[in-house]
Amino acid sequence: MDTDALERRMTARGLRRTPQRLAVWRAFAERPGRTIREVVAQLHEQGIGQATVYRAVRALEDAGLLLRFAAPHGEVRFAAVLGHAHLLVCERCGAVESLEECHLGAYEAEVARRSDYLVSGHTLIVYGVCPHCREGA
Amino acid sequence: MDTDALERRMTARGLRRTPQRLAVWRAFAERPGRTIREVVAQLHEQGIGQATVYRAVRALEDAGLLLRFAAPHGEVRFAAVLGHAHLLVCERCGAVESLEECHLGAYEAEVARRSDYLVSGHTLIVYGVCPHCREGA
DNA sequence: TCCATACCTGATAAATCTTATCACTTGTCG
DNA sequence: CGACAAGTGATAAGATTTATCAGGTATGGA
Repeated sequence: MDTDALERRMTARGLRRTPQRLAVWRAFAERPGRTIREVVAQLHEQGIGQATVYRAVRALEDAGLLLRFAAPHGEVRFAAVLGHAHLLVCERCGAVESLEECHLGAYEAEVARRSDYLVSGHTLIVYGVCPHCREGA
Repeated sequence: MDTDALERRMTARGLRRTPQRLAVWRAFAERPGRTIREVVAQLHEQGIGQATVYRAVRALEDAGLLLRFAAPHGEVRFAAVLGHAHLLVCERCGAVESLEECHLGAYEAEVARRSDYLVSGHTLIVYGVCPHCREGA
């Protein structure tokens, strides 16, 4: 993923570009759909404290660089994003892919009109079974 | 909300219709977007133990009767649903409304074709600021 | 480049949230 | 109406998340 865009976004939000934060973001970018705990365990071996991971996740999430979502079975997972994103999640193995197209502009406008909300965005997660898990079944 | 449909779904899934579970579901139906802790506190006054609330939430979620989602600021919240549902969430006050229309059938089919996933469903959450909070600002 | 400063980090403790255990109760089905 | 598996409440145990604080470091300006 594009680390330049990431760093630009971070400075734009007044966040320092520390190696710890970049490592956290990269951990979720390399393998989307991991839990915080998994990343805490991985980065702890690299000398990054757990509190730092939790703080980084919060900061990156607030900046719109991480997307938090509730996977099947209730686990909270994250995916690295650069702004808007749709996700495709495998219910079996937890694999996460990014969907680029978004046809919801008109729908958002309709929702805004009918609800009188000031709509700011949306999160769309599509669930299914990935090709690999389909074979295995 | 329709308690009949709820009970039919519960028995269809092999879940017993206990008063505790109905109370949990109703708590999230009356005011969508609450956290588990909030409901634990409310129902504890009615003599329902916290472990029961956690167990009920898991059972109802597995049965597709509760939707778990990550609200802004990372809090995990729930809404009572009867199958498919889209949510409209206020970023300020946390109010949650249900959106009935769904125009994503064609999109799902397209995603399935392109990704080779067996698509089973989706979750859509629209964020914004509700009319009440807009006035207050 | 170097400094000053506000922001960030790591370690630990504390607080919070979630699950396990167990004796007892209650829906469900024949 | 029973029998029995499933569910419940209280408590303890376990897991996750946040607070604290002393020290480190990225950043912007001289």
